Amino acid sequence: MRIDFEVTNFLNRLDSECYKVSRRTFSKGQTVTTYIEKRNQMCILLHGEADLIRYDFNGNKTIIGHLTDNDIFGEVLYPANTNNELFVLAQTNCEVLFFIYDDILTKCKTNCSFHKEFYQNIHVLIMNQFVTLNTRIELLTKKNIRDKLLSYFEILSSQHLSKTFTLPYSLTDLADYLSIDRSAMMRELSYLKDEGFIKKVGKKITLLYE
Amino acid sequence: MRIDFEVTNFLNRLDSECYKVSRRTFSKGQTVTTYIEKRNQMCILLHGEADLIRYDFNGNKTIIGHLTDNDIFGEVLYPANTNNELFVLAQTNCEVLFFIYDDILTKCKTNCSFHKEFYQNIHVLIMNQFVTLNTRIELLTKKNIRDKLLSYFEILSSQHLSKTFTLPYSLTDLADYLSIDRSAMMRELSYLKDEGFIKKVGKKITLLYE
DNA sequence: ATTTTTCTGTTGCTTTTGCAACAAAAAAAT
DNA sequence: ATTTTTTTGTTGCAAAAGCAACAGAAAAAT
Repeated sequence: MRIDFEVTNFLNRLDSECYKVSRRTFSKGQTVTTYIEKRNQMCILLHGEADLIRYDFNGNKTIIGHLTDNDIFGEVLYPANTNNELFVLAQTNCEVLFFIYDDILTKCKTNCSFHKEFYQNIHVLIMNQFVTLNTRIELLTKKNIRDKLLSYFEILSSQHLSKTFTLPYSLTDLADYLSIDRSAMMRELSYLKDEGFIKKVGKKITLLYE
Repeated sequence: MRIDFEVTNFLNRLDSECYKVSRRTFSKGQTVTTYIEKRNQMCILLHGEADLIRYDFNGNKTIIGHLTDNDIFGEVLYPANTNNELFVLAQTNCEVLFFIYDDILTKCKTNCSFHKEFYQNIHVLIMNQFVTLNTRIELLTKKNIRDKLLSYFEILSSQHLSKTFTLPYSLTDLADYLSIDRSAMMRELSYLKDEGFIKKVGKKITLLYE
């Protein structure tokens, strides 16, 4: 279960003298790259939306992921090939926190209060990110579209403690998230409606079984 | 890129008085469950193989993952539904390290040298686990079997710095890892051979393009 | 050394999925 | 308020993938 945590709760304490953790804003369309050393660099997307893009050496572009609030990213967290490079492109205005994971245990020059609190809380975000990734893997490994949808609906239903819930993003994005063709997904949704498994009004879904 | 790290290098320093980190062995067929509190508990499979199994409330069993050396697991890292439970079942003899992530920053009673060294090194494992998960996601999101295979081969080729490499596990397991039907995968492998993209002798693959 | 089990490789058939294309609805931008 | 863009919903068709079943090879167990 995802634990709620707002890193922004204590972000105001981030001391400008703290050289271990830095915070930057990006506007829509900008590339979120790092001006500091990339060794073990981790980034947290505090808020906003960004796409993770892979360019291979032929210039082919692939969107390999979509990042939203509290997602953790950084080059060291992804498989690196010799012949391609990762980019993170802001889709909306974004605020990003950069830090070197190795450094969070060491005190910053000024021993600022933010820094201390930050590394005492960072593992909540890390564990949430594991949940996020493991959840997606579990859904992606389902053999067919129906199972992907129903498994995903189960998770949402569990989270909302209700058989009725609203999809957190557009159907187009849902198809991307589950890595299926949108029209095939729409077709499967109608089948699920027709066969009485679900009720669907726009993005509001109700599970009708059990 | 995955950073090599052997947690076992300093495991011999694990003090039996250290109550923050514990280490247990399991024999084939045993259930790796935790006798200690599950709050934020993380586990590292030091060596061995284990399956991650989900039982829903009807008793249906699904293998949702396979764990190998240095994999990090634990209930809090997976999506929890109200009506199912996770099990980790040892497939071979296993050695597992248990700890509470929140606790690794606090000193253990005896201030043992292992404990100190452990939390200074744990983030290497954590980052490797992110690479592992993100790699799998990137492969699973490919739209067809051919792309899954070729992308996976690219990664192996990059890791080995060679167009020729040996698959690290059986073809049956590879199909599971990529979440595709084994026979469909075998068929696609023959197509790739016939069309001159790869050379394949048993588990030894050579990429023939570029 | 022999038996048993697991893994590999292959194929025919069926089902599922992706692709392309389009219209209507909704949302966003001007 | 009107235009433009994005999203939703649907369908026919073709391609891809899953399923089932089997035989031989290889590995593991006895």
